[in-house]
Amino acid sequence: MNNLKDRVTIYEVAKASGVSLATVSRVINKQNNVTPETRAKVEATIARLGYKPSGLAQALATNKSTNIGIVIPSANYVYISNFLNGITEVAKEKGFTLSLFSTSHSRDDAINVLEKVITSHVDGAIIFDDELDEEDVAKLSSYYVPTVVINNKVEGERTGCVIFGYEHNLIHILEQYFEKDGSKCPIFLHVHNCGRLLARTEKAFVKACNNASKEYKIMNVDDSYTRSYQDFKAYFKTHKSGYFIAYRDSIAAAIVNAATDSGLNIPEDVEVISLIGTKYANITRPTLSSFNINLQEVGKRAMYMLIDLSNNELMQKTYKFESTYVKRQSTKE
Amino acid sequence: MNNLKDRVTIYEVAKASGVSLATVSRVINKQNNVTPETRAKVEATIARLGYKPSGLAQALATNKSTNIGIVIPSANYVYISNFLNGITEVAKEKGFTLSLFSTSHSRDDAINVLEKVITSHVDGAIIFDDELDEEDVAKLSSYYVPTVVINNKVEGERTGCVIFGYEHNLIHILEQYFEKDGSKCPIFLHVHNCGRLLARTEKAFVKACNNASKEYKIMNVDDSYTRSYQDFKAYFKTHKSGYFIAYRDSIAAAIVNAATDSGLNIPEDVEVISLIGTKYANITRPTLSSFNINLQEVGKRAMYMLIDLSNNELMQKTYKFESTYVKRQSTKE
DNA sequence: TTTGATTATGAAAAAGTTTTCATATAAAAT
DNA sequence: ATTTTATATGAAAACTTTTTCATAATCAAA
Repeated sequence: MNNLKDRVTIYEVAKASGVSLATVSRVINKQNNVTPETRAKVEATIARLGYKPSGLAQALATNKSTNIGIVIPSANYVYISNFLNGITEVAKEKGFTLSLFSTSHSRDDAINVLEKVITSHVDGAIIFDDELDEEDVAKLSSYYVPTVVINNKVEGERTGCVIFGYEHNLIHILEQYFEKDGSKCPIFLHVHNCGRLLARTEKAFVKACNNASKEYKIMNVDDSYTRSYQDFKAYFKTHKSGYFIAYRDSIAAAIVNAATDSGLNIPEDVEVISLIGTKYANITRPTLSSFNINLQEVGKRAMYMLIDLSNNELMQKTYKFESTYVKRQSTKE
Repeated sequence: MNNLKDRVTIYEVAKASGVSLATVSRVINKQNNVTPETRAKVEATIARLGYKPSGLAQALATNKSTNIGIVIPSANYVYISNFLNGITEVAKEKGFTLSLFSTSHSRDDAINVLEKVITSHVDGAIIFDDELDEEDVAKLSSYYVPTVVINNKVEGERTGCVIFGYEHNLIHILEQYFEKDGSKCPIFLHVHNCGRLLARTEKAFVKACNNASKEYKIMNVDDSYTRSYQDFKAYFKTHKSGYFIAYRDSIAAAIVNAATDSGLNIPEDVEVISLIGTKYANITRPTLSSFNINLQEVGKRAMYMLIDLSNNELMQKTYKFESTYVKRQSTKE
């Protein structure tokens, strides 16, 4: 693990160029007050010796790491990938480096990760993880690390958040469904431990059904395509219809495939909506009606907010992304 | 950007505990030679002041950052997500932090990223990016950063690699196809700029066809589902069959959907194999026969190799992951 | 009780930068 | 020619740790 050994340092550059540390530092950082000749001379030795400044030492000396910590449950979700993609894009644009922390959906891990974020000396953090709550974020903030939180309304010093608008739209869609048809039982698919967003949406679902005095069902499903497919194959032996609200495309896909394979028609017998639509909503047959949020944009926004926050220039401390409903083939409307 | 301001340092802990820096350092690092009383006293002040050591300063002092740089083209691919997932898993297990660098498929960016990796003071790097070649890796290595490269055979100091075995299996599958049926024209879908793996596989494809004296086609396709779907809808107006080798599930899905929507039967008229099978191969209808490599395992293996490399204990410098062929509904065999 | 070995502690140097302040040089103004 | 101003440079402190070496304190052995 001794990768730094023998690294060429600013001392050697200074010595080899016959100038002082300060001068070398000035040319590295493209500052004024160094004659073209000196600059050229130093740059030549830098090139000759292959000198690269130590980011560590720079960060220590300047109190700035240009490094941002990203906390996610796992890289292994399409929407997290999109989110990361947005983040990397502006990170590159603005010259930040990213430190990736994953919590593996465990509260203990999440707390550990927070410690790591603090010791990591990041200039800021973006948290997209349901294990962490407002109090945890406050702790991070108490260590002077500006933080933006995704999918959780937080307030406080050095803190911003972006939240998702699903409830309103879901209620609207359900109202519309109840009004125009409403013949099938609305069924919300509850995935164990799937976090705040699903919980909030579930509440909205219940509310909409209650408002319309409609019977509804909450069904527990496994968060995997294969398992859900099997479960729904079994389910459709005895049930011949349903208006399903599914968390992810993969679950929605399990339903449409199981329904089709059970000889049911979509959307006549079975309707399905995926809450978190990704590009795969287009690939299944029939295609999946879904709520969409552009997670890449969310990532970009989060970065911009964080940068503003760091500069004490964040005006709007909470930013809401409304989901859009895309009707495809798995619903009538 | 001044998050470090007012951070409590080891000085303050030492002063408040009435001991020296060295002693505080010893208790932080759980070393011996400090009496239980002193240790308790120091730990108490650490807790009271909320002191967290600066990872930056530690890294500078010890020459170890416990930080590993990950270079990828973009987070936005399923197989990269899986790969990242494997990496984060062992990173957590072994106490490493990850720095994520994405090259956006650009050679210029990739070179920049390499510079950043060098200045970032990582303890090692894992490169999964086709823009970078052996020479670039050698440069990284010349800065004493141990590196493992994915999907490219490299040799040299402080370097390991894991490579993918597709060619052999593809050739085998094609031989089998030619022997048993071979009625449809084999068509390889070439995606512009899609890197080494595709290029190698294409060569293998051509070789297999030539060996069997079979006519074949190379077709250019767009690397997006929607675009490819349209293109294949058009294609199937005039062509009524084909034995397709597609790079990704999304392209394979575009073919099966377009074929189905054009009234063609799968696998009777059209057969499709996806080279990089993901969980989505199961979701399309018909399901996609595919070559699979467990990218999560690749990520884990890469990390283990890197750790061994850092400790000068890497015995096997190149590690090969053979793909497995999973026959599903989009092919006869 | 003295010697020797062991353990606990601290002072100071080191890691690789930036930055402040002072000084030396050059250029401009009188 | 002299003073003022601006520019270029360097010495040294700072950033926060770890680590080496020396010293002080404790304990066991003689």
